Amino acid sequence: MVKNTRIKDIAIRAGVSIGTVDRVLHDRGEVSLATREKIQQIIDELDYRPNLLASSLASKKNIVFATFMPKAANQDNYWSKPQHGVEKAKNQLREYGVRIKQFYFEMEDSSSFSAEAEKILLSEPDAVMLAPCAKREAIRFTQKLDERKIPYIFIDSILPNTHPIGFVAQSSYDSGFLAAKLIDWGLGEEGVILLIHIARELDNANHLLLREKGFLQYFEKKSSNRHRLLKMEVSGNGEEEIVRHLADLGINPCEVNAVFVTNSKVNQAAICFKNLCVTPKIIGYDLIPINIALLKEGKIDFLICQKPEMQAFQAINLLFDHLVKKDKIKKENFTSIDLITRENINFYNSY
Amino acid sequence: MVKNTRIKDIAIRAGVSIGTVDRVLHDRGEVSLATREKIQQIIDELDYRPNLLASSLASKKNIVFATFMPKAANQDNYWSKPQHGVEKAKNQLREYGVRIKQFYFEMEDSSSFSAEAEKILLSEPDAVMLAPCAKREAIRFTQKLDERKIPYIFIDSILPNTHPIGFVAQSSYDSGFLAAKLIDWGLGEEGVILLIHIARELDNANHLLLREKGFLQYFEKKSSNRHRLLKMEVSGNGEEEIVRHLADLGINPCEVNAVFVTNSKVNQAAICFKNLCVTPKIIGYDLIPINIALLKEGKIDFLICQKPEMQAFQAINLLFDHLVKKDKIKKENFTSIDLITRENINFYNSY
DNA sequence: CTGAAAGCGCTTACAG
DNA sequence: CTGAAAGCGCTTACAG
Repeated sequence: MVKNTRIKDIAIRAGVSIGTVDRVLHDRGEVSLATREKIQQIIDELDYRPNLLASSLASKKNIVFATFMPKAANQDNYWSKPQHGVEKAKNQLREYGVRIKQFYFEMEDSSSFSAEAEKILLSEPDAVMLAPCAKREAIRFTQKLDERKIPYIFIDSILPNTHPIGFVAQSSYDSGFLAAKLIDWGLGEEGVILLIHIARELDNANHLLLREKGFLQYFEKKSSNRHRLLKMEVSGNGEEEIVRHLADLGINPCEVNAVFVTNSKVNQAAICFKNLCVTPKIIGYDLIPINIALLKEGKIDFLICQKPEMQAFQAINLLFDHLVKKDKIKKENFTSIDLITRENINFYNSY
Repeated sequence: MVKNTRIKDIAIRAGVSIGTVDRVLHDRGEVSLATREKIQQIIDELDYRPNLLASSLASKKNIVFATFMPKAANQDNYWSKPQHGVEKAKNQLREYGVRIKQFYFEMEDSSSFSAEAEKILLSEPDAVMLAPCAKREAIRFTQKLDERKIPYIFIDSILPNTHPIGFVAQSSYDSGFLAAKLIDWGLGEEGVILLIHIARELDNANHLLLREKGFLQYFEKKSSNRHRLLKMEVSGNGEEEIVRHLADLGINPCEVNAVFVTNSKVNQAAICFKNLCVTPKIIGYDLIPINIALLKEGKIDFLICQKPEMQAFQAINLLFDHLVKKDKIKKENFTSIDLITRENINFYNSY
């Protein structure tokens, strides 16, 4: 057995009891300056690392995290994925005395955000993990967390002018940029490219705008660009909406060579073109079941993924490292920008 | 505090001491059939899960894993990556009483494989993780492990007719298939495609042949294929070798539209074409520094990656789950087939 | 075949 | 300000 230094070893070297060592270790006062310095020196010298196992075994303390994200209507919904990540972290950190309370808000109803946020504050958690989807409400909530000095971490996306201990999210700009590159690579010299936003409140959904920005900038940066770029916004009520907007643009569907949809609703565009018997190259986001089916069918070419299960799992673990292990954690945790096709989807792992 | 069932709870319910409960828990005999059955029933009923923390804290037992893979000449070498994965697992499992001894063989010299393998057997490890690169020697080694009933797990690739408890590796066939799809998507209607093997002993490197197979079958399955496929094998001594082989095939370098190299030596092909001032689309494998540089420079278009650090890390953890936690582990652990471009490389994580 | 006791490294009152 | 002791859930000899 390779022996690690124990509290006891430090105590012996310092000629004190382990209780005193523990006091300087956890900085809970009641130690004379002289002995404190002496002990600290030995700690540094021996490079002492506490045994986390023994520590959480002995401690009866519980720590409570609250998680906050949109409610997933069913298993097929995107938001059921981060939920799984939370469950996994929950099971794993259970034996370390971590409890997790999950809270949800309705995507469509921002008042439910504020109501649930109030419940979270009442429950007095030690830390919060949240997906700041409703921008305005989320900012108000983080201000209250700041006041109460409750640390929080973001998943999925980021909010400006807030003070989280960190975030786990994908760079929206760069994912859009990559989508553009793929389309450029697949299209050859020239073609008609259609960017579609399928969203209710585009102005309150910052990451979709960033994806668009990255997408457009790719082509702007390209020296010689002979593609024709079109853009449309639809609310997501039926596929004929897309056809109508195309008509407004004076475009026949069969003229479209490539389509980029800025979120997981790419299936609506894919089905639209499928019904029209037109086959542009189509790129969108996220591995929800309907998208997977269309990918395998060849109606979607690429899905850009961001391991939402892992984001939540990692965020919880970062909170744990920060609060329990007292590690200094990395603040910016960018998720990889994964490219999924029908050829590699069967090997894609959530974690 | 949510209370988990403890040995003590079972003991009380059964009206015995915790020592006896421990005996049936670890199946170490010396218990009458009657009490054993009674206790077992209570265990099942309460769905008892041992507290791993307390268990490894109390146990002074050490468990030793041996790892075996090609020696990495330097940090830039592919094999330094799995090595990092091993280090990480080592640090993490240390407090659970796991020790790891690392052994290496020379890629070029198969006799070093056998010599080191002998050392591993002498050290009598509890389990072995190995990269079975030298096919013939590796098979002989696994036979000896089988005889001694030492469990082993593969990383990187798989060997037929062996009995590992599992493997963590990428499907070579499917990665080749995906490479073909990318080239097909990027090339449009027609083009000259060159497949290059850069390897010393191609017949002893099964996975390269599988990558080729997947690549070729993609085009065979395609209904209408107007691409022209060429193939060459070079030993990897200088780039002019590729030019010479092209001449032998009667091809002018500038006629080549796309290149697929079946391993991490893709940088040699990329540099070759760069020097010729020709810019075919190039796809290869693995994020070693020189490949990364060429990718960023635009001289390589895609790198297919397989998280080698993670493979080793995961394999060690599977051994731990199998031997220490006594979990039934998943045997086939296929790594994802990751697509890296200059646009997403900065966000790619090793784990 | 079974139980009682010591100990793993740490935390937590409590006594002085 | 400091120390001694009990306890977290489990393992490991040892006594009977």
